[in-house]
Amino acid sequence: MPELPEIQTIVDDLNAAGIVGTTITKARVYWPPSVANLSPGVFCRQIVGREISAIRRRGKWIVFAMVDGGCLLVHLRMTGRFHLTSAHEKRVKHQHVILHLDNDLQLRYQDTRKFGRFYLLDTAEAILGALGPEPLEKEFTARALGRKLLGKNRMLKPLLLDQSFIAGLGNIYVDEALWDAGIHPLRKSPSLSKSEIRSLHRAIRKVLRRGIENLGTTLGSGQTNFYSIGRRRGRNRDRLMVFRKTGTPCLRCRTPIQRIIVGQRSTHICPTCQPIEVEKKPVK
DNA sequence: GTCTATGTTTGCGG
DNA sequence: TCCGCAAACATAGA
Repeated sequence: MPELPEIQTIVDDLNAAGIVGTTITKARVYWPPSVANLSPGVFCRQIVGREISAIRRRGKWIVFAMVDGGCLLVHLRMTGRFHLTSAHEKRVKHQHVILHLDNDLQLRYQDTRKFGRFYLLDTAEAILGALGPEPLEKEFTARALGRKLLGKNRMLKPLLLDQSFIAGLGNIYVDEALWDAGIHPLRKSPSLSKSEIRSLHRAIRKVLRRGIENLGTTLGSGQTNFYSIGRRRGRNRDRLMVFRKTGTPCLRCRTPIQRIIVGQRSTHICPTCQPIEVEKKPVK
């Protein structure tokens, strides 16, 4: 569910909520597997008394940096969410971790499908160091992307979903970026021309920036949809061009959008704008 | 009620 | 190295 723009929205909202500078006074874990690297008891004992110094994003990870140098890493996977509540609100369904803060608020982790994970660590390096580049940073140039594409021989879609290749893209924004660039998801990574690489680079940054501007993509209205802090919905669904738009006319050429399966993932394309075969020049 | 699909990631086997 | 498959789990929609 949440990809780079959704995680960025949550991090921005957490920062705006003023929880940086607060200290954790108590912690409770109601679904032990939510904490991946420690038992609930050890996790609670180790996190109590620690002050949050910063909240940031790396790929799809939320990083709570602590004043003492350690950090709490959280990955929301499919359906993880954070809420800030007052101290006495009743715990609702699927709230698996509650952190009590010294400003009388509680940071509550809710996760319907229970795939999300917390890691309380001395250093984030082991996890964050395995991630590929941040697509919105200035070091991520078209040239750098091109070099990486040449170093692999893989289908584009699964490669762009690979967090060690590039960090933060998921199913929605990969489909959107490939449509924007006019490139078929089954194309092999080293087959792209210079201009296709430039288009893809531009498209990735464009769809991610637009997602952030619109506060993320909320597709439907159920338990399993993206909401930021305070149950706020993102409005980027209105800006999607292909994702879950099967059968609707392509906004560029009116060809109906198709849904195919690529690397076991549902994938949405315009078969006209994203040809699988590069047009052969007639030999004269 | 039953069946299928699902936005993420990991690990296994070919 | 790369790919397909299964699993973690609950819900939505047909």
